[in-house]
Amino acid sequence: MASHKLVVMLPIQTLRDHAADVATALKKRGIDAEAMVEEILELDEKRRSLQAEVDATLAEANRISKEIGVLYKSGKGAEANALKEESGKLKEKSKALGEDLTTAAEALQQALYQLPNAPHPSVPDGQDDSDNEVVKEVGERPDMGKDAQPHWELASQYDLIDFELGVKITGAGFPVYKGKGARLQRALISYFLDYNTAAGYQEVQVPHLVNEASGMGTGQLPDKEGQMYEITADNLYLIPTAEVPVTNMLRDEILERSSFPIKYTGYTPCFRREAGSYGAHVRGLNRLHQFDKVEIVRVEHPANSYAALDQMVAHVEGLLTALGLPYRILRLCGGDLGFTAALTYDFEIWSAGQGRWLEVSSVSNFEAFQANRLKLRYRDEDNKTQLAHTLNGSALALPRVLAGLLENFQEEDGIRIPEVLQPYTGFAKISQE
RNA sequence: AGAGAGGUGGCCGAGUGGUUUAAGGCGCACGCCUGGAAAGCGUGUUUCCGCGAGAGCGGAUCGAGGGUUCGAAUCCCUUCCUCUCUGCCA
Repeated sequence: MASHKLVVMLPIQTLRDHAADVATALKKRGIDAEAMVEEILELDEKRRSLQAEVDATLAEANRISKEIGVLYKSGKGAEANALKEESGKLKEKSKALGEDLTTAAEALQQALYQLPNAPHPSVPDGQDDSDNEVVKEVGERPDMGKDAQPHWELASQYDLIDFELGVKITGAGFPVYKGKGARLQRALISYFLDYNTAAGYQEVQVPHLVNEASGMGTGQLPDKEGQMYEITADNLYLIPTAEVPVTNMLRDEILERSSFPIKYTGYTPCFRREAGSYGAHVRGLNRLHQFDKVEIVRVEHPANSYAALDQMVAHVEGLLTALGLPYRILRLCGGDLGFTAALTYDFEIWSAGQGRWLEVSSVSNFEAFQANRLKLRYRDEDNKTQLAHTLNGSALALPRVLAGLLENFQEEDGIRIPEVLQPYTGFAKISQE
């Protein structure tokens, strides 16, 4: 009752030490951060002074209790009873103070929950995705003229994916992959995992259902509850990304410095309700309720997390280059940046059949934001516990890569398979049987 | 799903109302000893919060939450989880 563990977004210590910097950084998100930060610091101050009062009261009560024990043992019952009265008063006082403390701590917690991660200095200003900064564009966009088909036409023509069948079995957004379509998808998963493990990421297979604590840990709960499928009978959630189970492997852990860097890769299906998103841009594989993804996750010493982010960006570039897909990298602007991220790079591939870019990967540094919720720490040089930094990225999300392959490599007589995939597919071309 | 057992520090494991300030062991760290090591001896070793420049002091913490009591790891209630047996099953 006397000490309140804060489950917060940004670590409170960061706010105490760098209030002005945090407020300035948060302006990029278009929120009035100065007032919020100021309110938080006031609430923090209030909580701390109440904490000190409660502690002092309890210390006195503890002292008296011990004295009573001693008095009873030496048969001085009368004196003991007198002290009991005093102790009763202290108990009342500490109870009242404790309630105030709980109120103050909860108010602080609520305020902290509203506060998103502070954007990295390199995050550009901006309102929405139209303000994202194009960092680079690589590869030639194939010019196919009017003959270019969107992937859903190709998928139907070559009998690779059956969207209607998925509707029958489950509903919209749950496609059935068939024949070479299924094989191509499996080939991509295997290729991605091999590529990732070759770069030192340890392959893991994790549960596809997670409990509430895990959802809280990586930040999907409580804010984005409506985006996850929930198994109410067992109070579990279907994962929206492997990030949740993989990062939560290290929840409540205190790492030794020698354990860095920690690098995991895992393939999982991902389930997203995508409530409220319908329209032309969700056609075919563009947006699904269930899709496959291979994820990379890193846990780093804070001093190394941005170097790690750069490595992850280069890693994903390597995958797209090997596949021969034209891509571009975006640095997300303040308005488009996710709640938990400090810096995010999105990867988009060119979709020749639709004439637009499709996001296939998102690589982020969350700094200490997730670690703070996860209680994921390490011991520093002075043996003190510090929050680690967490990062993750898609390497890669399957459906849009599949769409890109079909659309960009469509030819007169079929669809050409990139060389790196051929050992996995067992065929070099998808053509009319 | 039914029946039973159990959740204690980094790990193992004592502990059914007051020197438990959580015994003891293992591990780890440092020191003594040694030519060096092992053994031995000594000291330290949960985490979180508050105060403090620091040493340190105080509070909380025995799965979680409530209750009884001057005082709870220990008693009561609720809840979560794990294990064993039975049942079911890839």
